[in-house]
Amino acid sequence: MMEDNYLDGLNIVQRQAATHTEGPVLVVAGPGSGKTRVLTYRVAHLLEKGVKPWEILMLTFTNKAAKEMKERIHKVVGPSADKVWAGTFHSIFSKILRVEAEKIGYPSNFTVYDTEDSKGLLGSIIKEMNLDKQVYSINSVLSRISSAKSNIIPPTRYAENEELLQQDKLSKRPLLYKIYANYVTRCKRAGVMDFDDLLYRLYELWHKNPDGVLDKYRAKFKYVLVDEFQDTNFLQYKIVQKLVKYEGSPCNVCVVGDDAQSIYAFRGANIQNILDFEADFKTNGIQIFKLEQNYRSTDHIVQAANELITFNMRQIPKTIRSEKGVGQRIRLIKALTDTEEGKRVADAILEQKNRYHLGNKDIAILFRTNAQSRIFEEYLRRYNISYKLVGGTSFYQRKEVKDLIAYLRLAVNPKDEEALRRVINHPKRSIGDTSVDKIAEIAEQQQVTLWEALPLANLGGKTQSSLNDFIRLIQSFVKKATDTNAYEAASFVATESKLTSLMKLDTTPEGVDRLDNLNSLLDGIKEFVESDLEEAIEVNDKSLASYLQNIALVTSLDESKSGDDSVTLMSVHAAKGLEFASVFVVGMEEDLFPSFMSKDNAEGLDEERRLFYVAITRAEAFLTLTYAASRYKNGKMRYLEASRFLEEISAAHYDTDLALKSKSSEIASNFNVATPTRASVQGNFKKKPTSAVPAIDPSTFVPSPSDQIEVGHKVLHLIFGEGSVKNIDGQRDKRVATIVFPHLDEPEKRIMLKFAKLHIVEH
DNA sequence: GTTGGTATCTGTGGA
DNA sequence: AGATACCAAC
Repeated sequence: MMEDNYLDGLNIVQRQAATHTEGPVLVVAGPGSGKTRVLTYRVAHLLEKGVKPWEILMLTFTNKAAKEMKERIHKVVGPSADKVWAGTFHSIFSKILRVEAEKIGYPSNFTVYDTEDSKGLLGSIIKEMNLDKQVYSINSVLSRISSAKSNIIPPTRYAENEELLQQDKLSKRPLLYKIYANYVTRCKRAGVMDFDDLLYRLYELWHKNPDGVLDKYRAKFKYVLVDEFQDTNFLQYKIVQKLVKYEGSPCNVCVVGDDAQSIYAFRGANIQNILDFEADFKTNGIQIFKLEQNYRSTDHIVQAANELITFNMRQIPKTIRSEKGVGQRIRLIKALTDTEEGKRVADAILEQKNRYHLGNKDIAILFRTNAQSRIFEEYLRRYNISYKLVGGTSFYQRKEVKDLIAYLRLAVNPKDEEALRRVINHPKRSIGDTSVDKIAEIAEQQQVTLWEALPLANLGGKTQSSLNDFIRLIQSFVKKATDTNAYEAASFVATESKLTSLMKLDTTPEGVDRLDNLNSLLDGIKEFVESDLEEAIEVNDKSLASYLQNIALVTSLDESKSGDDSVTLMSVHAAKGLEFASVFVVGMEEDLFPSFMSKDNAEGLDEERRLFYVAITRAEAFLTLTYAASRYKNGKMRYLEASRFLEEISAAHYDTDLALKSKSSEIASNFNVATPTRASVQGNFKKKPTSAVPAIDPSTFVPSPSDQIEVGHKVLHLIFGEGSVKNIDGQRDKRVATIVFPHLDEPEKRIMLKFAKLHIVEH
């Protein structure tokens, strides 16, 4: 065997986690602890043991992660790696549903709605129900529906659930349950699944188990692995459970996650899953492995992250240790404006490149919101530093691309209402809103789709003949899509829809760009048709339907090409799982990071803190945090305070020049400044900010030695004010105190005594 | 129905 | 700042 060979690179715990293949396994893996290695070698080990690749199911959160994992397994075991079922929850389930959809009343060529489509449909429904769109805002309705699906509550049960109905009444949206029911009916009638449906309908399929379909998949997937388990929602967890937990099951399921890196609660992810997993599989002999050794970052970074996360309430206790020595301290840059922030970051990048011989690809700029990228792009361009922007608007989300795709979607499934609405009057053919409204009304009366209502419409005159032309046009597309391959069909659609000729009329630079994009889309389809790279788990189907399925779940993250030497610009969310020698986390300001949206509740704030934790733990050697005192927002200059998170890392980890001399007073004073603007803008529904505690003058504050602090002491904290020590756990310099600050919204804080600045008021 | 103008509002993350 | 909403004139 070559086992010793490929397992050599693992430490003891990693090796145990990788080779303990039978029965349920939970791997709690801190940042940089070799989680991906463990998963890779675990799969390699299974294959070495003779498990067939198609018996292994590995679920990840991004296509990128899945692809990377496959490539790494390939390196160890060769081409059999390609036949492992590895992909995102959404893409794997979508593949299964293509095969099984008819068992639950969907066509096998169902359309996938993206968020924009879902919002469009909800907009129509709200309008048709004559509801106030201010009150029934699409975003809140959609998130409500999404969360119902993620918690496996179908419309019928929603309508009977007193608690949910009460919540909707309180938020002045008592009819939400009806919108939900309508939305689900309309999706199903149109042969459409939204992102949540890809999970929900698979659950439904397995739950109803027609023709023993569940047993088929239980028998097929003998080993199940889930990456980033902390980001799964209830529904995803239940699906995994359906697959592996049943009478007589070997429960060969391995989940890997880090509660401290859970950053998708906004999408319904539930950290509780990771805690429940342990309880749920206790009787099946669950094994838990904790990877606490950090191989990525130097000690100041690791310790700063450790300190930061103790400010959160719930967590699995673990101590991450660095392997790489003390390293550099964190550098803090305060700029006066957002523009200056951009310049100083570009300056610092130049300096680091010269001083430490870093390549562009070793450097990343991470921000909380994608909108922040522009200034950095400008300065990097000006300094001639090559960069790549990851995320943002995907190619497939550009207007002109979506337009053609809408026609293609119609060609495959003319019942697709959102696609129909998008193109029925584009290019202009005099079928305007009033006509569409009339057709929609007929559709509603007859309980049919828009497409089926088209021939029933009686619009008269020019509009009617133009409508008839449109119907014939789409029918010809449908025929083409069934008769020919994706490329032939798409070329036909592009010309016959007149989209190309319309675009050729626009000779502005932007117009030329748009035409280019359209042609790249067609090139992409051609490539799809001509590619022989038959992926193991895919049928070699070159139809338009197959192409659309392929691109439905492609995100902007998947499009960035690697290999070139560029500075990476991306959101913190997008950076999860990645690492860079030097990381700049920019925009460290209150209301930006933490985001103002998340500040009114403790969970939201904790999630932002975990997000910041993810951000700083991306750095291997150099970490720079920047903030600006003012920046433009909605066309207006706004003044900002430094982020509270900066204070939650002790001064010991900041660069001495900047930190010890000026930092503590500078940041602390930023904290306690009154902010009348924020209070008055948001005062009507936000609680008072937690930072509104009695101000303490940092220059006269004298911390007591940490080893003198004991349970029962009354202490003074620079930021939190007065509190009493409730409990202390850990030994010596790892002691963590639970301190109650009664005047705070979240009175209980866990503070690492080694770094805390606490003054004993009373023994 | 279309076009082109002005007023108004919005305010994260991403499969 | 940028998108969307709304309105008046063709």
